[in-house]
Amino acid sequence: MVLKLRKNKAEALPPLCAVGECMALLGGAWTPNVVWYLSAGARRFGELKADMVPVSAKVLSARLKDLEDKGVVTRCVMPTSPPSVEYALTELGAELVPALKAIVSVGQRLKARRAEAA
Amino acid sequence: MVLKLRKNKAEALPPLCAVGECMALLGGAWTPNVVWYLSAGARRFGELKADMVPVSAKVLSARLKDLEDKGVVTRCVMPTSPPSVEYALTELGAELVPALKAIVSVGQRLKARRAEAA
DNA sequence: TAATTTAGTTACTAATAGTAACTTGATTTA
DNA sequence: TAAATCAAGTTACTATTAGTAACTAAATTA
Repeated sequence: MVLKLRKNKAEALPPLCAVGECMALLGGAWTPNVVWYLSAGARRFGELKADMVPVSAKVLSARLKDLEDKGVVTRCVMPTSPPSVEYALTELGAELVPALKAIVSVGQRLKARRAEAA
Repeated sequence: MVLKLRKNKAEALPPLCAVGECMALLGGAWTPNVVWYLSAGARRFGELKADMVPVSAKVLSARLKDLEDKGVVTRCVMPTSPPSVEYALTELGAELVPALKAIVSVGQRLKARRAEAA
């Protein structure tokens, strides 16, 4: 491909409301789950994948890469064998936790309600 | 189209963690924004669209339809001329508001930080 | 030597979102 | 009386994102 005339990217930034500001970090499939599970401490790729059945390796690795790029998580290759990779929240990531707690708390209420209805 | 043999829909429900339970209602582009703006009171289609620049009419109407189906918002055609349509949160919708407040509060901190960095 | 484990990637399809123009039935304006 | 405007969408088309399933690579254990 020959350079490619920039097209519809970042030409006009949308106005930043507070919802959007936070959802820019928390948006995308499985993102809230990743942050939530990491809020309990560092976790390896395979552990996260198991936590989040039925996420696929593809989406999980894409999400972790996005979050790393945005400064929400760190990625650390551990000198084990076979080598394993640990992900953890950064300080920025930790700031998202209160939002996650609120989401989980609402989720628990909904879930309880659904259980009692059944 | 001739009936269409059901394909990859609801064959195996994913395990319901609390994050997923809440995000099932709050997921999808612009959904948190809709709930947030409606948390301040009923609002017409055009008002919401203006609140949420640069959402498109297509996505906004899809989102409102989804939310209505899920029991999060009500849709009420008003006898004005031209007829207008008012959307409002249901009780279920109102239960999502604490999560939105937490999201907005985190968003405001991020926004403030970004402002001071500039 | 073969199977297992960890952490992914790849190719392909399906679903979701974005863009821009169009619709319908009034009503206000020229 | 005709033209422009407004509300609330819809439509056709493209682009981006997510899901599925199979595959890779290096090291280790059986």
